[in-house]
Amino acid sequence: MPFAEQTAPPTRREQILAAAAELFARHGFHGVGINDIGAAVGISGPALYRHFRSKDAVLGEMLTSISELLLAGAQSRVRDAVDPEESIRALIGWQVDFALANPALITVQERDLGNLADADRQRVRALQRRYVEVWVTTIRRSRPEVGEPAARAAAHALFGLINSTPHSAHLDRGQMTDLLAAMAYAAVHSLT
Amino acid sequence: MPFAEQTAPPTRREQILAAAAELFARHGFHGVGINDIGAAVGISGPALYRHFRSKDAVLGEMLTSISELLLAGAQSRVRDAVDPEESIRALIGWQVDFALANPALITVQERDLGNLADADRQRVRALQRRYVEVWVTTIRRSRPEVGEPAARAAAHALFGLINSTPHSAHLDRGQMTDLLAAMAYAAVHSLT
DNA sequence: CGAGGAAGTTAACGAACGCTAACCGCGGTA
DNA sequence: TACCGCGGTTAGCGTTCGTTAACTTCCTCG
Repeated sequence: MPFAEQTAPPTRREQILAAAAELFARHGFHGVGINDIGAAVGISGPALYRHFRSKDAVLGEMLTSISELLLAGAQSRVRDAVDPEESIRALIGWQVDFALANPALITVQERDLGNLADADRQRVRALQRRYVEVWVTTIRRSRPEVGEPAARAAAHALFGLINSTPHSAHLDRGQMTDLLAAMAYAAVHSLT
Repeated sequence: MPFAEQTAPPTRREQILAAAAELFARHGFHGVGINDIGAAVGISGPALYRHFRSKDAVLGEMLTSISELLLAGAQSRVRDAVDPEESIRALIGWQVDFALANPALITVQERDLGNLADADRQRVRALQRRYVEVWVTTIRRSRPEVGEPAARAAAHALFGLINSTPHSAHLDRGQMTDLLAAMAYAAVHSLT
């Protein structure tokens, strides 16, 4: 098949990041050793330092890249929407898809943000602030009577709702997508 | 004043549990040392072992007691409700009040469950299962057309929504209570 | 008044962990 | 062919951490 898109095999860095995400999600950053991460990708211990400057750097790259990805996705979806209502639906859909596709990353992001090195934490916090801002302005565009603090609190509540994914795998993915999106959409429309 | 209800001063154990909850919430179980906990209550280091068998025991008692408290509160509120609809409102109110009153405990429970000693983890898991079950049966009583797996997923989503509290302190408590309850209630009613 | 236990202290041990050092095999290129 | 850098290994270092030991202080009760 001449034109088959052959997806490039994952580089070692990517393998390590994926394995570390899974481990961090299960045991927490401080609960996982460098040896555990190495073992999870078939190398052992300090070989990790051929690919990352430190253990903190693994977490740093993990969280910055997902924050950037989330923000970029949100911005592009809002840009493509034709009215505020569709923007909200698009944002919800984006967050739901992302959370269902990357439960480990979602878990780590909200659990181990405090374990980032200072510089990384500032970067991630800034990206997250901008992500929240996209939601807040979108919500307020569609419901101008909602105050900004309320919109911000509502956005966080929606993240909590949608990111609850890792704690429940009882439905298949399609049904879960529909259920979370419907609940989130209804919750937004409850705002006064 | 003869009949003044003098609230008993907190015992050392309680002080330690409260301080540890705050620290665990901020830095994670493994990110907090025995010395940090001691310092937070004005004693230093190993004095902790006069009150707890181990550091794990601190987390264990913390999470079992809140799980029991949550379950008992939910059961009593459902018992006092006259119809399924009111039961749901009561459960939502209970969880919202609890989350707003104990943000640190909420954070620790969903973050450090995996760091419990095996026996404690089993106990806490069992209590949490029963708590979820109260929600699931209540939801299904009020909306019989919702399947059990969907109800379970919805319950987890509602917990995520309501427990988002620690991540946003932008509203005063009364407004936050109303906002979360309204969003949760609307989300439940979106279930098919 | 004297004994004893509850609650605290500091010192020290042993294990685990992050990281570095020193060394090795191998594939590609001058 | 000789070389060199990339990615891996094991050994070991320094630190931190949970826990125990040994000792002190003080309040209470017989």
